[in-house]
Amino acid sequence: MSSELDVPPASPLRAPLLAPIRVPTAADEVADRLATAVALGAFVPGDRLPVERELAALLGVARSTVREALSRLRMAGLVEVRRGRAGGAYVLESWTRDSAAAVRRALQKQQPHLEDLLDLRARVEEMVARTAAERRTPADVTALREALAGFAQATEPAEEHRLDTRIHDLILTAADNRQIVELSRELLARVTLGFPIEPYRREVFARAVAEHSELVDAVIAGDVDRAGSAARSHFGMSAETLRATLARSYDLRSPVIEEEEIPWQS
Amino acid sequence: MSSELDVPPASPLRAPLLAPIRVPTAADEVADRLATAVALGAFVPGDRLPVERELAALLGVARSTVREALSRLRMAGLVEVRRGRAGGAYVLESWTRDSAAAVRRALQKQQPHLEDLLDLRARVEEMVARTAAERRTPADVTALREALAGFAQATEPAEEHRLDTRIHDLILTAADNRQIVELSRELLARVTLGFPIEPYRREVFARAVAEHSELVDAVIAGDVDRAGSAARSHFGMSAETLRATLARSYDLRSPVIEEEEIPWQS
DNA sequence: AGATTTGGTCTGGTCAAGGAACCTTTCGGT
DNA sequence: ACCGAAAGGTTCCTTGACCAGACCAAATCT
Repeated sequence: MSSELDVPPASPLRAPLLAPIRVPTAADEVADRLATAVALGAFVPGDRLPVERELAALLGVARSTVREALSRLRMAGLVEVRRGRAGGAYVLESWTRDSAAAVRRALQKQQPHLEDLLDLRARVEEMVARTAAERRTPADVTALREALAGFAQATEPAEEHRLDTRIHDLILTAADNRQIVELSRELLARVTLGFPIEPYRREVFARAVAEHSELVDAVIAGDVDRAGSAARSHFGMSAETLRATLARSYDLRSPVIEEEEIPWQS
Repeated sequence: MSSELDVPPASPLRAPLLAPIRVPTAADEVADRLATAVALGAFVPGDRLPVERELAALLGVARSTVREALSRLRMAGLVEVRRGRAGGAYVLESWTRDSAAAVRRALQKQQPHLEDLLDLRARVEEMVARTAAERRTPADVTALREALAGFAQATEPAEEHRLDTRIHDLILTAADNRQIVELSRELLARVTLGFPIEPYRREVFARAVAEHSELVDAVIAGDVDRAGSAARSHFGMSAETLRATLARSYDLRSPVIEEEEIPWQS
């Protein structure tokens, strides 16, 4: 017999490190990248992704792999694939709304970690703001002032969103650390993918302007603490919006369907 | 319509998302996990890793894959593999010193990102400390007091290291967020893997005790700002040690050998 | 109408990984 | 001193993902 126990009390430090390994396939990675690109707004609704052959070349994989990934995005309701000369994968105008089912499925997986994830993101944003306030250069200051002025005067929702993104990008840039940029991007993508982007609503906009202004001012002034708390309260707003989306999606919840997996994530 | 230009000037947001994909193999992942486990101190020099068949079962991979990974660890000088009844992969007593060559090779890859990585880690540690100060429970406080008392009285280097790790774990626990725990662990591993753990040196110990004390006190007191700055300055010490190791390894640097890869990574 | 672009399909080849059986070495106990 | 158990070492076969390329079919632009 195999004696009694080999790794009996499953050391708390070792256990998580010896957990089963999941090996992502190339198709997983591609689907993830593309979904992330859409979530981050690199491709907005109506945009066409690069054609399959080009994606394959850019990503360094075979076309069959790209096709596999695109097929998942299609099934997840993120893109629509058209054939023929002007064909390709087009980001759906309505992916923020039509993918409710996908959202619910994603939620059932992510939900236990969701609050932790939102909390982490809030704290990372705080950290980013503090760092930016510490390091901003005159060039950063100039760019931030410009972007903020533009944001306050924006009229189109698309323009608002673009400048919102721009402001956050500038603050990230001011933090002057590639690793921080990557971390922030990844968290944004993870949060956004769980919850399709909520379009700006009117009542939210005024508050967004005020909060952006406070945040940018603090960063410009180099006031670390103020920048940090501004970032946290600003992100609090986003988190609230997401929680509201979550609550709404629960109302629609059908008897928990145990489907295999989220379509575009292995 | 999409009109004239599609993706001509390589949009700054899109470009990084469409960069070539690297698909890690299962053996990569296993080697990484095991190296991480050693780096984090889950297995200290002299320990034996679980036997191959058990590792395969725990990690959910084939034994051949485990063997491939172990072979890389062996070549990297991290473990020694013994055969026969009491055989297995034993963590080398001297992996912190003997793997100088591996270190140098690792450095040549990581160096451009190194400063950013150290900076990020310092800031994440600050964030963790602030969060812990905000959320610590009475149970956390009790455990921290105990661990700190033990640390101050430690005599064996191994004991010091164990309690050091324990204090950091307790602070992480107090932050009460799994996502934060994962982030912190990953950063610790990434930093540590590039630079084998530097054994405590005498002159450093007194300072470590003082700094730990300050950090723990601040967390217990719930003083967010003080906890944050204590964490930052404490990590500054570790960072300095690492930089010193780095500088020393540069002295030994031979004419840059363009070897394929780090043995235990890809 | 015809050429071109672009998705859709099929085929064959490669390689990592899984899975299982079997050999060899070493240690511990009777 | 032996024998058996517990390890690592080796081999062989199968499977599935991926790559590479050729070719088909549809849509659109000129």
